[in-house]
Amino acid sequence: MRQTQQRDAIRDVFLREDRPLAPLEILAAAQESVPRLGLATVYRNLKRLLAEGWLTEVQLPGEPSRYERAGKHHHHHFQCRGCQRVFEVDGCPKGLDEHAPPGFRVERHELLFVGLCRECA
Amino acid sequence: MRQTQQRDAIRDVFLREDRPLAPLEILAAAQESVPRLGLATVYRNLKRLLAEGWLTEVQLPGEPSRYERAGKHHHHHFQCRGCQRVFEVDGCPKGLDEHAPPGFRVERHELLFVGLCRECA
DNA sequence: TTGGATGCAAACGCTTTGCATAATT
DNA sequence: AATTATGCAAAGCGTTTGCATCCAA
Repeated sequence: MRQTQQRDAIRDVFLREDRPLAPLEILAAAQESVPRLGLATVYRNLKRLLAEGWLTEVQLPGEPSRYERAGKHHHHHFQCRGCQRVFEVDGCPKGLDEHAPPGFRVERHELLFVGLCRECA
Repeated sequence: MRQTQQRDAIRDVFLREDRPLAPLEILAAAQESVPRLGLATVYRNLKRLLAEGWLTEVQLPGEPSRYERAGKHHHHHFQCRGCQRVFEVDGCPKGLDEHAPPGFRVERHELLFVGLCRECA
């Protein structure tokens, strides 16, 4: 059993599921190929994959952080209050940043929709 | 010592400071008038003031919840990465909710600007 | 053999809860 | 007297860390 198996298993989870994932989701999915995988290892590898720029942290208000593959174009998120899943929302309204008060420098913005996804609606 | 003193002290903190406050900030400020105040009491009263509609929860990504007085208009927030303060941003771009995927029902949205405020810029 | 990665358990920060006591009605 | 609120401590939850062990070069 190679030691890199854990990291590969964790990366594979993201290659299979293309949505922001919570640590416990990642643990459960990766344990299907590496049963003895521990939660601490998940966190340590998440941290490393973040530092490498392979992952992006998705921080939703009032929820533990989720993680998704980096390198996508600018997008936002939709959180379903039925199934708790988080979906990507492509695109972004134009002129959003101009709503900030004058004199304030907007470096980035985050937009979150909350409601019911297609299946839960 | 009346038992309502704690709740009054907590409410007074919000009447004095007009910005989203974190539980520990509230505890520290309220302890100036009620030194024996406990953190659990702060949380219990926050919960009750929320249920009464007197407070609103402000959930910023990656941070513990803050609380502010309710009854304001729909607004969003600007978080300064310099001074860490959070500001209110009035108004809201039109047609925002139409960016959600078809079939998804948007119930609410949250918009957060991150950058530098006028003083820090 | 040396350094890095892992699993487990303990520690941590924030929030909630159990419980005996005290304030309110 | 009955109900509700309080303080304290303990428990929960998500995350991090200490440490002995295991893998890789």
